[in-house]
Amino acid sequence: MAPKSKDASTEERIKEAARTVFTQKGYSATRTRDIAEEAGINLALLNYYFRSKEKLFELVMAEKIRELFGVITPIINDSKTSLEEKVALIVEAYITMLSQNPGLPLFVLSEIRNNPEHFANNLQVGKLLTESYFVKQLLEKRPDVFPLHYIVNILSMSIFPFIVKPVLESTGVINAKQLNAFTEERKTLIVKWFKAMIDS
Amino acid sequence: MAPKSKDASTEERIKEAARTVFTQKGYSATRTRDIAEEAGINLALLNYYFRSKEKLFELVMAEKIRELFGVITPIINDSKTSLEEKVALIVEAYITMLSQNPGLPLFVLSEIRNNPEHFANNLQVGKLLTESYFVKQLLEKRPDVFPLHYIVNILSMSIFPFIVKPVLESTGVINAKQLNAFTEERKTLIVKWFKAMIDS
DNA sequence: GTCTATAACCTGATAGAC
DNA sequence: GTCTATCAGGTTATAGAC
Repeated sequence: MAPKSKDASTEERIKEAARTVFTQKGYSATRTRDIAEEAGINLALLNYYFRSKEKLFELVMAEKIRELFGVITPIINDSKTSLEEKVALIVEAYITMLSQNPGLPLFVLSEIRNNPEHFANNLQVGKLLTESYFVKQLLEKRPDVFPLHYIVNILSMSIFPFIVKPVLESTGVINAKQLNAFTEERKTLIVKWFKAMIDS
Repeated sequence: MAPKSKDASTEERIKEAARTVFTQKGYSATRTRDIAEEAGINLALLNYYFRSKEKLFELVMAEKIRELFGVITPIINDSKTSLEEKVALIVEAYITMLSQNPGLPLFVLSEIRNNPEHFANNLQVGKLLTESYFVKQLLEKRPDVFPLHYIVNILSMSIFPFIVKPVLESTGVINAKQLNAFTEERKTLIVKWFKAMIDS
């Protein structure tokens, strides 16, 4: 990702720290001093490299949006895979990715809520949800059901456990390790459930 | 809710404004000036009635947590309703309530993420997810599946559309009115899907 | 109870030495 | 490139007049 020298350059250290802190606390609750401390550098260096808190945030945010929505993009418009194959691929991709980055959905969704207009340019995501090959296949199978229902179901069943992770953990229902096993198990279950759903 | 005089007292006006602004922007992004303006009162009155921003927030937050989790409490431990009846009641209750308060889940979940330890006392919620009558019924029907899977499915399919509402709207996939019809339609669909799931 | 004015503090950003 | 010191602006909270 960094075509720089050998190890983590100062610039990359700051960016990485920003990823961590922003994702954990959100834009407003994050102080530039938090990022500087996390990166182990001086506060002034943040502005030297990135000009402002907002500029650094936008960099991280754009990256996180690509991470979150980029997962389905290549899968959903593939004309060579079947409906069920797509579902299996989407579920596998999301759960694997979110296991490494559990805070991602809550972060992105919160920030979009706080600043919807700033995100409005990304209407390419909308097209995927209304005009993709996946939608066409859903309609062929079930012309009587609005396809967004199934898309929401697949995404919700895959992503929701990570969104409520803080609740599950702080209430002692499940710990981080158990949650990992739990979501791993869901990879096959959701595909099975989807089949049952779409045939019902 | 307010056993006060006739109309909205100043105290209640401030609390109501706090509900609105905190829910919309979260704790950190909210300035006490925003609340004062929304309430149409002077900034100093906020501190006169509630001492501090944090104190006011805790009041609102406790209320919102009760709103969000209180929905299932009476349903989930009722020994007189069947499994499927419970599912129908949960879905109905959540979708109806969230249609009136769409920002609630994202708000509560974000704030819990930002401050998990502060929320740790609410482990009563955990008991509902692991020891309720509902869990017992799920286990009777499907002893081979970890019951939390089904609970997550029902909650996710009901709540997730409201969590991604800002995305659906800002990408032009669906507008507020359409989302309402969409979630309304899901009330019966989710129950149907649940039956298919648990029998598969 | 409600307001104005201001204190006390915090945060983002920069100047300037090294 | 990196640091220390500090400024400028904004935010919470309070003092004190009415």
